[in-house]
Amino acid sequence: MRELPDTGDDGAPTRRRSERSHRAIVTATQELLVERGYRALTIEGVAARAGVGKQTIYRWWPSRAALVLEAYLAGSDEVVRPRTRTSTCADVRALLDWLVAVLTQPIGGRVLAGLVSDLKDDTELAERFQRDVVPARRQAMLAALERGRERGEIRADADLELAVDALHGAVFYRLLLSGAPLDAAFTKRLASQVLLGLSSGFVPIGD
Amino acid sequence: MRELPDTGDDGAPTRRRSERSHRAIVTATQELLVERGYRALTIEGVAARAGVGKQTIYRWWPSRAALVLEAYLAGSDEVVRPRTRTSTCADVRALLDWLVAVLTQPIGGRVLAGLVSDLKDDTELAERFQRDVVPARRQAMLAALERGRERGEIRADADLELAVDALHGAVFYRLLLSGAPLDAAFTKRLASQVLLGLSSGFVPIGD
Amino acid sequence: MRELPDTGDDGAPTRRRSERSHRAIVTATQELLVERGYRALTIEGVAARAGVGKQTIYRWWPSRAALVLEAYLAGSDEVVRPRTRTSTCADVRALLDWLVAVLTQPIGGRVLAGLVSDLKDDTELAERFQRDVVPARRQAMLAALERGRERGEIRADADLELAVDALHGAVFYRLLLSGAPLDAAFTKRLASQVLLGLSSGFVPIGD
Amino acid sequence: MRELPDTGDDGAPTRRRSERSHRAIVTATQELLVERGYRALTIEGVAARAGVGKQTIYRWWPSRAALVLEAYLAGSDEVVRPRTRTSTCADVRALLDWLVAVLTQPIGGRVLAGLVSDLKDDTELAERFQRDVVPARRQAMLAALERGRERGEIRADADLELAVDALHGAVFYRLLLSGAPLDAAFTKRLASQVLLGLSSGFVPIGD
DNA sequence: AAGTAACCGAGACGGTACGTCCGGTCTTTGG
DNA sequence: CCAAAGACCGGACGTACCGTCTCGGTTACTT
Repeated sequence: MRELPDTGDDGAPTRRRSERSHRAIVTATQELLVERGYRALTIEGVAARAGVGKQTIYRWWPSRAALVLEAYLAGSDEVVRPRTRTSTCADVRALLDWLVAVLTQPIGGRVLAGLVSDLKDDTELAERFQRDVVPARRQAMLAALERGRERGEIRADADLELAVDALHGAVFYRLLLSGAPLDAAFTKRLASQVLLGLSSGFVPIGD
Repeated sequence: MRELPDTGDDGAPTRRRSERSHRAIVTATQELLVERGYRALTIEGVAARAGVGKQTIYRWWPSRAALVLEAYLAGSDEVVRPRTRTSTCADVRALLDWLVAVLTQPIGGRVLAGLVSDLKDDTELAERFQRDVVPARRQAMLAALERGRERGEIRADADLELAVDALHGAVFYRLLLSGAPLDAAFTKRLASQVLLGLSSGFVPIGD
Repeated sequence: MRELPDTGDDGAPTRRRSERSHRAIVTATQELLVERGYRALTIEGVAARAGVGKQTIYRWWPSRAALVLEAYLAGSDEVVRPRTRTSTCADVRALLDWLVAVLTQPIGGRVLAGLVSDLKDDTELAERFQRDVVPARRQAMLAALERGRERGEIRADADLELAVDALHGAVFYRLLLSGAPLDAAFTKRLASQVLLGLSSGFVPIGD
Repeated sequence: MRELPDTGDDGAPTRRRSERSHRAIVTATQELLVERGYRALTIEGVAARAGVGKQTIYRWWPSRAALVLEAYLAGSDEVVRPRTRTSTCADVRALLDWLVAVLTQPIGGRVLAGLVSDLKDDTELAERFQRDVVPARRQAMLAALERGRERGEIRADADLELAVDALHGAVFYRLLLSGAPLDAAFTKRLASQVLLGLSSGFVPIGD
């Protein structure tokens, strides 16, 4: 989110950010997000929990949302990405299951909903989110689909980006809006039905 | 949103809710949402704009989010729903375009993002949202797909609810998360690609 | 405080005040004064306790202070005035003890302090208080002193009104300001010392 | 009223109380007391007039009454205490005139009445008032009477504290309760009549 | 006996102030 | 110069009451 001080050769003593404070702040943010949720997270609360002055937070993060984004990213890598690669459909299903797992972690959906709300009022944050976070999540899925195309399972003219929109969109839609369950049955049917629309029509894709 | 007191024979009859204040509050909320957005909306601001005491708002709405939901719904019917019914694909496209139009209204996406964030902390509101708002939006799309199935354009065993998840999900995903454009090209390709996955394989769909 | 409807000969149908409500209001006021004190007394609280609409209170009393004054007076006659008349000094002491008893009743000092505070902002109430309440309390003391003068125990040119100011003033001063105890030793010494200043110098006073 | 944080060696060194804000708050309180009186004084009003956040007031004063007490004391020293010392009676009269002058200042009686009312509901404030304010006012009078006793004008066994109760009590009684005038004639007769009760009977005290 | 007008309970209304919380900035002191 | 501590101004929170204003329902007098 923010780089450590460059001890570059420009000779200036520059800033000496306390790594201890940095870690304490991010950790406190994660804990409070889990314990109380996004809405109840306050800078004062983070500062108190981290044993840090408020100014130290304001010095390094431009907004609460930026802090939460960093804490969120730092904590979301705990669920390991699947690496199966057996069939396109199996890969897609595994990736959907992984996405669901990430989003239903304690820190997952609730925080994401809060962030989504702040993106609408914070252009800079929105840019960073759409540049760093969104593509990172899409990439693995896109790669799986491209492998499917190379194997001939997926039509050459299929719009794979659009397919990721539909796959991920359906997951987020249930998570954030409809409240419908995010279970294995859902991901299984979602994967097969969307892949049907991408299939070359000759090679069967089913599971 | 909130019913008038039941004129049942149990309670004493007393002064009723002022419809004038009710309207003024909802209107003020809509105006302030357009002018300043969800984040900057305060109960005090609404009360001042509406020329109303704060208590009058707290008396009838349990939370800011509930008020916003009512204002949102009261103002979202301005875009008229399409009634085409020429072909399944055309219908789906028209409904997607309608959804996009509704969501890109001045009051649309920004407010929705805010609401979505509050749903995570307000169970009662979430229930109402998922009972009243979500199905209302899905229904027309579902009906269009069912007509397609009756005509034989769509497989009998296709999961239509899932298809709506994918269609609407893709739209909301772009609106709230990826920031990708919501244009006519998008809705066109989305409709045809998803419908391909639902097609019976014999009757061609799409244009 | 407020007269009942005069069924005068002016022919007007006039008002028909509910005596039941009147009593309920005064009683509720007294109870709440004892339970919570002057500061915590609210019109809404009285109305709720009395099972009465707020308007019924506002219709008959111009202010909270006026209501409290009525409730105070209605409840302060429970301590019976002494009628001794043995000696001037004994009479004065008895009357001081009576005053102290009245003021240390549960409803006494705390309410008086509150009223005193409101007199400064409510001219009409102040007038009524100084016309009805104050002289009623002074009268018995003044009569006792006048009897002393007639007997020759008190100088003919002594300022008896001033003496009452000093006697009562000392009591209220301890009650409201200094917090010093209002016990029998105090009243005894106060009576004899003040009476010394009034004595004719020939006839001994005091015990 | 409130001490600055102890610069003991236990606590961390940090930002101290702003003397600028302190003064602004006290001054604003005094002005508003004069302009509108005790009843109309609100914390919000003081904060607005002083250009200060409400929290800054709540941080340093536990109640409105405590703030008023400080403002009252800070402003009551404008009338200089007399230092005559000619005769006991003249001294007493001068001190009574001084007390009357202090209490009839614009900020005087109205504020005192309000404070008196709050003392009944605020034990801590009452203690401070009775420890700091009351004795300060009594002391000069007591000293004058003691000088009189040393000179032989006042009986050795006279209760001087009680005499101050009577002298001051009469003044406050007129101010707060009876509304009778506080003029020079009053103080003159009060002084001489009370002193008569204290006199040794041999040395004349009159003026 | 019906009409009617004031009174009643209930409580919604536009407001004001409460005391608290937090945002974002500023100041102090020490490392 | 950074960091902790936390005071500062500002502003919104949700609550409590204010005094006024409808509402039917009730009651006691008039007609």
